Amino acid sequence: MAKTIAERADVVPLLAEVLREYGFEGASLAVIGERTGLGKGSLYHFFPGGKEEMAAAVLQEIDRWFEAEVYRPLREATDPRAAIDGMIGAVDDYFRSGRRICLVGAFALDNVRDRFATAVKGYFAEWRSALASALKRAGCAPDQAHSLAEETIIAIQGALVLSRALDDPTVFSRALETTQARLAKAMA
Amino acid sequence: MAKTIAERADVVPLLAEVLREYGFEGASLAVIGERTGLGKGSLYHFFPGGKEEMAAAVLQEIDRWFEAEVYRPLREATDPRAAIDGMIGAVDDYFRSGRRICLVGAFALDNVRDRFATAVKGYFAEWRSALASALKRAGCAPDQAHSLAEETIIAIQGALVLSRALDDPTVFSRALETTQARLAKAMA
DNA sequence: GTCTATAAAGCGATAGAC
DNA sequence: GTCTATCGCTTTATAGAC
Repeated sequence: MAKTIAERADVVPLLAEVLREYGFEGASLAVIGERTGLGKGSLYHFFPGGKEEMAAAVLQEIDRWFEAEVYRPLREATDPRAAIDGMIGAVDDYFRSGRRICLVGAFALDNVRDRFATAVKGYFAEWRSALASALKRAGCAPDQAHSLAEETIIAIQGALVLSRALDDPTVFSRALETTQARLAKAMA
Repeated sequence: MAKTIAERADVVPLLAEVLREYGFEGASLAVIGERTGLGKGSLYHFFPGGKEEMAAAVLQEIDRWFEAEVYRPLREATDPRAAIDGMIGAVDDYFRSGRRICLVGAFALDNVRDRFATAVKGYFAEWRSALASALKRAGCAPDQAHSLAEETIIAIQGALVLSRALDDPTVFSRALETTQARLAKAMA
């Protein structure tokens, strides 16, 4: 039903991109209006809580996407090795091979972390737990699975930081390859 | 000569802490004045360029510290293995075992990255290069030294992100141990 | 549902007294 | 060198016309 030009769900991905580029404080309503093509009136109609609600909606959408595309496959796939390979591919696509930052990671280092602490914590905790689950089913010892899952997420986040700091996406690609090799070796 | 209460050099560490806690945009002059105990007049006397100059001074001080305590020892130490162990200890102290974030890494993910691109890039490029130099002198093949240095910095930065996201400093401590073990193994 | 106009507060930065 | 007062601008958020 296209009774209106824009729907809230259409706006959220645009908001996500603006937040990634400008950060929470840098993304002013002026910039948001420009990039979404919506006036302040429309924005507050969709998000009565203002910027805070916009960011919360973005975090929820990110969580929904990772749950469907990454966490659930890791937890439930009959072939955990394939699920882990799938995760690497999904991560490579999602972060545009290092050209796109992780909004949740950026929030974690920002002073807005406290405001979105639950969402930030949940994102990483679920990821680590789902990856550890897949590793265990692939034959890893529980201890090793947990520490390897943690190490993997650390490598991805660190690679996003360093890629962007050096303005060199090959850093991310290399890190993802190294990580994949380490996971494969642990499942051998 | 204590002819004045405050000197510019005394203010910079306070500024660094405020920037780490609030981020560049979040650290308003009101907050900075509160935390340094200086009025706007004094701040602009020391830093005529305003917030931008304050942040630049902080980045320069960080670079100076890492150059003296981390990069130079890595490059010049007669015992590269000891220098690498020293780096791990210095990093653990500097980042307060995961309770303190890396301002340069936070800047890299922030939209202020472009404004301080040279300093941000230099910080990580020098670190990687110095660590690779030490690894080579410790017996690593040049290729392996470079990729291992990169991997190490990625692990440190990623661990800072994840530690803060999960509000769990033990993540950082574990990552530092894992990294140290990997470095030791490569030099064996 | 979308817009413009506007309010109220906070921002970085400056001026000038001391 | 440090302060207070203030400027001019931008911010988030609201109100109300359409």
